[in-house]
Amino acid sequence: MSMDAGLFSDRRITLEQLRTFVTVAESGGFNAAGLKLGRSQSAVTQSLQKLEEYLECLLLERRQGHIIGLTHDGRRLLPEARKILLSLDNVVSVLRRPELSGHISLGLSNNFNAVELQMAIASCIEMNKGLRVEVISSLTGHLAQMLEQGALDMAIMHSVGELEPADRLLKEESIYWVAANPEAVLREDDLPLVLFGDGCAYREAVVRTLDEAGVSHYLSYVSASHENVCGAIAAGFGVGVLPRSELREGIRIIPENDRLPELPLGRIFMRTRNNSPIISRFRDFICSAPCLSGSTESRAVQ
Amino acid sequence: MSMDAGLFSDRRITLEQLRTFVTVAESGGFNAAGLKLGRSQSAVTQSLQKLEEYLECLLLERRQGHIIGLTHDGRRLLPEARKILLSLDNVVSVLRRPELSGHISLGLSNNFNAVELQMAIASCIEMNKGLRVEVISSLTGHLAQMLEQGALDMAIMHSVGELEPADRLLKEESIYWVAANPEAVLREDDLPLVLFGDGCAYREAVVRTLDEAGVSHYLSYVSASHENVCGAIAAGFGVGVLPRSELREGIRIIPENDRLPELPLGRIFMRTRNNSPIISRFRDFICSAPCLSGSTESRAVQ
DNA sequence: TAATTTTACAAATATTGTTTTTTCAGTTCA
DNA sequence: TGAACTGAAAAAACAATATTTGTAAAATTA
Repeated sequence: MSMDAGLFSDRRITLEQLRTFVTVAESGGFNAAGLKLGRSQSAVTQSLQKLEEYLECLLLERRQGHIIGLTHDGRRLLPEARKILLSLDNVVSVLRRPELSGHISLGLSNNFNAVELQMAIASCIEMNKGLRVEVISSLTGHLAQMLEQGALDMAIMHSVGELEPADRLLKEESIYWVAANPEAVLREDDLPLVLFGDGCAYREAVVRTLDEAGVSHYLSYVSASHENVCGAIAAGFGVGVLPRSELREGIRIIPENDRLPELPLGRIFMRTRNNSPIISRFRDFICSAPCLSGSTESRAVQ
Repeated sequence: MSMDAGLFSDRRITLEQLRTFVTVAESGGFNAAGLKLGRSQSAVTQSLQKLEEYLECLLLERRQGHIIGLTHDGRRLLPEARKILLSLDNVVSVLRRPELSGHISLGLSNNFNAVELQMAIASCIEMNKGLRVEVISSLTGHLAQMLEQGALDMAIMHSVGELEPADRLLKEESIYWVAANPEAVLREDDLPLVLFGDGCAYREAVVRTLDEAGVSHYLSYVSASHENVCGAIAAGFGVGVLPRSELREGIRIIPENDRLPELPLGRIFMRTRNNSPIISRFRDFICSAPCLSGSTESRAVQ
C-alpha cells in the first residue's frame, strides 16, 4: 500500500516550535523557557503564537496575561510533541555511532515506567538490523538473580543503596510519598501501603525507613505491575512511593510532615554480566542515550 | 523516572531537512525533489548538505556527480525520518478536528502492510482518550463476513472489482507480478504462485486473470500472513503479486511479457455497517488521514 | 503604593534560506 | 569529435524569517 503522503503536512510547523512548546509546558512560563532554551522571552512568545496559529487551536491557558497551564488541546499535544522530539534524538544518536550487531538479553526493571528509555532501545533495535535484543521486564530483585545465573547479559535496575563498583549509574530520581487523598490517609493509625511485590528495591527501602522511624504500617495492596500500583494509589488504597514523573491524575505528593520520614534518593543503574565487545558497546550506547543526558527534574505545568 | 532530555538533541536539524531527504530518496534526484517540494535544486542540495553535516554521516551515494542511491546510513535514516514526519502529520490532523469518544471495532485487511494507516489510527487513539478502538486484522473475505454478522462496525479492505455504493474508496494501487528471480520462474511450464490464503481479494483476481489468459499455474505457497508471503517470494517459491510499496530486498518486479496478463488496479476501501454518529465521525476521520491524501506512486531510490 | 514579574507588541537587527547564475562533469546523439 | 543536454555543486545577491531590543500594560508581591 503506497499511502504516500506526497507532501507532508503543514510545512510551517518546525521542530523548534514543538521544542519551545514542550519547554514552556515543562518550565511553566515564557521567561523560564527562554532561559532554558537560550533565547529571549519574546522569541518564545512569538514561537508559540505561531504554533497555535498553524495548529489552529490554543495550547496554553492564559488568564490575565499569565500562563496558568495547558488547554485541553495542549495536553493532547504535549506527549506527542515529546515523542517526536525524542525519536529524532534517538535517531540522531543511533546514526552517529557505528552499527551494532549481535545478540543481547536485557533485563528492564518494571518498578516504574521508563518510556523514554524504552523508546531509545526500540529505535536502536530498529536501526541496527544486525542486533537482536531480548528484553525481559521484571522487578529488580528478580533481574539481579537472573543476571547472576547468567540468564541475562545486562539489566537496568533500581536501587536506593550503594552500587557495586562495576555498576553504571544512569539516573537519580527523588521519590516522594504519594496518595490520592493525603489528609485522609495520614489520619489512619496504621499506615496503609501500596507497594510493588517482593523484589522491588524501593519496597525494602520504604519498609525499612518506616520501621526505623517507628511508624506502624501494613500492606494494603501489592502488585508487580506498575499500572496496578498506580491504579491502587489513585483509587485510595493507601500511601505509595513514586518519583515526580510518575504522578498522574488522582495522585498527589504528600507534603512534608511529622509522621512520614524522608525517603532516600532513588538510583537507576545498569549492571552487566560479562564484558564481551557487543555487550560493552551496547552498554555504552544505552548509557549515552539522549534521554539519560539531562538531569533536571522539571516542574510541569498542570 | 524523569529522563528529562533537558534540551533536545541537535537543534540545527529541521523537519524541512528530513522532508527534503525523504523526498530526494523517493524521487531519486535533487531536481525532481525540488520540483516536488516547490523549491529549487540548489535549495535541495544545500538542505541535504547541511543534514549530512549535522548528522555527521553521508546519506546519499554519489558517483560522478550523480545521486545513485542511499548510503547504508541513508537507508537507516529513511524509515525513521518518514515516521517522524508522519507522526507530526497525524498529530496535527488529530488536533485540528474535534475530539472523538465512543467504542468502535475496526477490521483491518492484512493483505498488505499498512504501516502509515496503522500509525494514523494509533495516534488518533492516543490523542482521543475517550475513544476505544478494537482492531481486528484479517483477510478481506473474513472481514466482510464479520461486518455482515455485525461483529465489526467498520473495516478497511482490499478489492479489485466494483465497490458497493456506500463504500468509500481510500486509495488505489497498481499491483505487479513479482518474483525473486523473474527469468528462472518464467521458464517453468506451470507457473508457481505464492499467494494469500482463501479470503484475499487479490488472490481471486490473480487466479481469474491467469485462467482467462490460459496460463497454467499451481499454488506453491499459501499463507494468511503478509510476512510469510513476502518471505516465500523472496525465497524463490514462485511468482507473487505486490504493490510497489511492498517490494523489498530479494523481490523484483517482473517486466511486461507475453506470458503474464496485465493485473487489474487494486483498491483499498472502507465499508461501514451502521452510521451511528461515532462511527461516521471516525470514518470521516480515517478517510481524511494525512497518509491517504497523496496519490502519487513514487519511484524510490535503491 | 512601589518594586518585581510576566506577557505582548513593534521596530531594528541578525540570521537563515532561497534563488540566480555559473561552473563542472558526465551522458547522449549527431 | 563536438554540441546539446542533464544533474549536481558553489558563490553571490536577494528575500524571507526569526531574534533581539526596547517598551508598555497588567498582575503579583512586598
